[in-house]
Amino acid sequence: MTTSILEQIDKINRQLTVNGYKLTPQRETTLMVLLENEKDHLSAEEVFMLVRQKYPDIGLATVYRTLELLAELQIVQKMNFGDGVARFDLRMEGHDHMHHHLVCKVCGALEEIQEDWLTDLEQRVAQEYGFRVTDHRLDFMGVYQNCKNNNRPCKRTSKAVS
Amino acid sequence: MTTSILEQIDKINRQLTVNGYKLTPQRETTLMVLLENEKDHLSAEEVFMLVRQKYPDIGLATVYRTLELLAELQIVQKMNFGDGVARFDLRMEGHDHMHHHLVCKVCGALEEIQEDWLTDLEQRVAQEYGFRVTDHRLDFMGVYQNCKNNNRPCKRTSKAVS
DNA sequence: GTCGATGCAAAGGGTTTGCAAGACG
DNA sequence: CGTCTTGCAAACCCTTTGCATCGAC
Repeated sequence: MTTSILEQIDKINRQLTVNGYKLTPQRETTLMVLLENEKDHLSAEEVFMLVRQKYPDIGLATVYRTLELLAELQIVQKMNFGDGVARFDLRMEGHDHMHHHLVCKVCGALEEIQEDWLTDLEQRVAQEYGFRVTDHRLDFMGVYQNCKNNNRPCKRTSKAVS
Repeated sequence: MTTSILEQIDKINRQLTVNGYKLTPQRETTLMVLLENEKDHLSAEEVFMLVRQKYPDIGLATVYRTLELLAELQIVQKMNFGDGVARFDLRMEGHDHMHHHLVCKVCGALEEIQEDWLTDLEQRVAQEYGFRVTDHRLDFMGVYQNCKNNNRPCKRTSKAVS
């Protein structure tokens, strides 16, 4: 938010260059889509369809390869909500390690909690289990109390389990 | 622990009957395998191979259908650690809602934490987000401090991401 | 030119489904 | 018989890969 999309693309461009990769038009367009849909947990196919609106000749494989590359460089995070497709999120501005999810079992809405509630537990894991945490995942499944009223966004109906 | 395998199968049998399903030999054998490998997070293929040792004529599709049925009845929990396969856990004796995971990125070991650390956070979710939690998922990714010494079990090497 | 990146189509791997046959009341 | 269940094979879906081509230094 404090940095513009162009600045962010520029920063990622440097990350790519440092690692010996190029920012091709296809990759740039993919990044634009990811930046414009931050926190939307797009699937590869969804990213593909959005990218194709801006760059019609792109191939699905390129999108997959780009997303895999960005995940390797920790620029995007690959996630799995159990609905059979991988989903991808930008990890800009350091809020990589600190968001959790609420998944409504009735309407399928998926909300993000933009806080890190787990620092205490991670210390506990380190002490009690000798395990140094580098990342975590916390999802709550349940129902919005006012879900039937539909005054919460319903992005998709997933068959997600766990 | 306090109940024998046969008692548990009997209990599940009743759950099946109530819902109009039968406990066929194939289903019973699948349940035996799941009970004998509780907390092992078996994949469908792994369950299949273990069941076939006891019941060689079973088909893979039957195992898939059985696991899906058991998941529907909340007898097993379907999980996904991002390695491309669904994994299944018995949910007996009420410890369904209270286990978390440690996933070692080096050796791939997967350990369970048999406590529920999230009751406080679930209250917070209810109050701050109007969201009634029915289930949750908490995984920590990281490294065992003594992992290189291999004195922790290493069940599998997964390409799990998040 | 060289080497990485791309598009296409084919292959891959896990899971689901259609269908005829079987089990059992 | 009727209904649920099974095994097999084919279909399905998402994802990856092989390969010839393209593009930028």
